[in-house]
Amino acid sequence: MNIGETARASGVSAKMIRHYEHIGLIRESSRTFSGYRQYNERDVHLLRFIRRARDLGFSLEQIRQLLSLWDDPERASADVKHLAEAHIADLDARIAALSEMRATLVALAQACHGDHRPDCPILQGLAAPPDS
Amino acid sequence: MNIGETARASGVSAKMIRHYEHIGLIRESSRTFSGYRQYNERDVHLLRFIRRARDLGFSLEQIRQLLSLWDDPERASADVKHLAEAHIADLDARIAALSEMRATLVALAQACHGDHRPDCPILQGLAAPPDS
DNA sequence: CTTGACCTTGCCATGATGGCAAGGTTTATG
DNA sequence: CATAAACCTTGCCATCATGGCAAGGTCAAG
Repeated sequence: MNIGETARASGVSAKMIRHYEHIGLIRESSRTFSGYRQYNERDVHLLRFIRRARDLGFSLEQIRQLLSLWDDPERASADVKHLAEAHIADLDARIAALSEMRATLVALAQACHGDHRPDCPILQGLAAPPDS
Repeated sequence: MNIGETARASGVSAKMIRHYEHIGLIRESSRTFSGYRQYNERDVHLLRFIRRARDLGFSLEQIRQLLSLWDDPERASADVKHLAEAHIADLDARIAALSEMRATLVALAQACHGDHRPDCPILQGLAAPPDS
């Protein structure tokens, strides 16, 4: 299987497959005589794993850890759970930060009448120190 | 006022002040004979505005627009409100995306007993197509 | 044999920020 | 005054994950 087909099958772009190989996230693939990378179903499976982890917001470094756990049939499920929980905490922090921004912005926007008049509490709120 | 003091007063690092100047977000400052950038209170005010907008998650390009609205005493408050509301929608989308990741991950983590046993639904969930 | 679809490598760009290096300036201190 | 510390300058590199483009090689179908 060439890289293009592999990309379509896994949902990871050819560009990214090469990149993952380059940074050592996946092993170097075998090559045809003329240098084309060759993949099999197991590779597609692995790439799908990576793709799903990316979709869940794991960084490539975290995925590197997940993969080493995935590869290790002896590892404790607690190890994986710890990684997942750390990532959940990370997501929580990001969600909280965005929610706070949102709340501030909504409050400013509500105070703005939003008509033809130039007077605007949003810009004033940005110009003055936040009260909270 | 030198750039270091300006940075401390505005909460924008000296590095970023130079960067904002470089990309044309702020005007080039005056310089001393020996080339040191010089700032005044108005510059600090402007930088604080930028800082707060960054804290609210506006991109530098959006801030560029905000600044041109800020500079224009004739503009309608509706213009500002539109920008703010578009950004709120953007925040909403990001919050929703992160929340979805979180929910999926929490479900996987809950199914994982997290003990010494190697069996782990988290890795299985990543390896198999998501059901949702 | 030509054309088009595919592959290769490698460099550049994104966005916002930090770091470092090599060098010039200013200020404070001995 | 001399020197050191603290500051400034520019410029390049790095981050993180990804896309784009270019120049060239390969393969399959017509």
